[in-house]
Amino acid sequence: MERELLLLGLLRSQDMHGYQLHEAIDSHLGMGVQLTKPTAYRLLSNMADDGWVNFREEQEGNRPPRRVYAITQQGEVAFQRLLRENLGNYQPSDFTCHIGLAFLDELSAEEALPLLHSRRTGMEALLESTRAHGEHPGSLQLMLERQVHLLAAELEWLDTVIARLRNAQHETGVQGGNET
Amino acid sequence: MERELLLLGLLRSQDMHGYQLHEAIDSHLGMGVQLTKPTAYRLLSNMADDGWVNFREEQEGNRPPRRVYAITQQGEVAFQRLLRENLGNYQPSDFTCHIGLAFLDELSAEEALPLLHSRRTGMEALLESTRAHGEHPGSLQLMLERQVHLLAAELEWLDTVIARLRNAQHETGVQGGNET
DNA sequence: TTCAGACTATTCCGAATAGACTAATCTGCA
DNA sequence: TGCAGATTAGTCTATTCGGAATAGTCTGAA
Repeated sequence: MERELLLLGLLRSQDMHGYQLHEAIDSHLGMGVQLTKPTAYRLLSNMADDGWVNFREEQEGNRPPRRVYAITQQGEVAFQRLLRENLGNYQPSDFTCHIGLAFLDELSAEEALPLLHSRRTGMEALLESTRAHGEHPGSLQLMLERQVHLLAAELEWLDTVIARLRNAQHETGVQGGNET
Repeated sequence: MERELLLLGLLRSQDMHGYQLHEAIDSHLGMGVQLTKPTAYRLLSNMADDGWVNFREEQEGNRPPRRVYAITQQGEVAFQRLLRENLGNYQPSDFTCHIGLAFLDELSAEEALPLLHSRRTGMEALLESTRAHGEHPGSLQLMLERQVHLLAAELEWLDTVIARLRNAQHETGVQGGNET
């Protein structure tokens, strides 16, 4: 329901067609929110079936007519409900994509360290690009702030892991290769 | 490919059948890793097609025969590759499920604060249960540690948001109801 | 002894998904 | 002015996903 909440929230500020909605999400929220075009269109069509939004066909020049969606009173009610639901309970985030960390001890420190450094570089790049994203209207700013805070925390944690690995490597004595 | 990495990683330590694998993931990693039973079975069957695992039919008592999977040499190669790939590049986490925060300013402080407190309670509960999860073999411990670190950071951030809202509420003067 | 409810183990099938595609218009530059 | 490449707008379809169903076994309590 989060994706519906997002679409409704955007439609509250302005009537929009599917492409426009997808663009708005893709450019402002980037890779942080997964909502592909076909999915956006399907959700809009579903919400129209549910009476949460309606649409008018609009034509500009010779271009094919497009469906401009607007939120309905029912949609507004749904938005208010979904917003309260979403804010009120915390969903733990999925860490499937970080599962490699669970097998870190399968690698020697010599192999693990460069990989973790590469990982660190990617995190820093993302942190910078999020910071550089600049001003955003209203609470979108809040989301970016949160992202920056979390990335900084994870970076900090990763540094402790790297430090520990370095120490372990040092204690054992630096052996040129990996012990087979 | 993360789910394949996880299954291969578990099979490296011990031959297992699908149900057992699903159980191991569900109980140890809880809600942090999404891998439903049908998906686990399908991934195993796909990996068998790819030659990453093989299986033997095993029967216990009158129970229907079950497929006990084992990792192959090819699977081990795949595991090593996937592990390095996964550790080396950082995937930004999806924050779709926190999108409500982007519309926080649509609510009055009077309405927002109790919701954020409820959210906070959920986060603290998760933090405690993660901390209480106790000792885990090898680097699984590392994953839990990471989870704790990130939850603590997000809790900290949420507290600043709550504090700001309280201040704003104070500045404006506490009006009993919501201005319509 | 039987029957309800829980557990083991897997599969089916409809729903959701997103990469690739279509098709039209605009843009700029040679 | 012509046309290559980018942009706008939306859809098709093959794949992926997971809730629910299936089918059998165990446990314990009445």
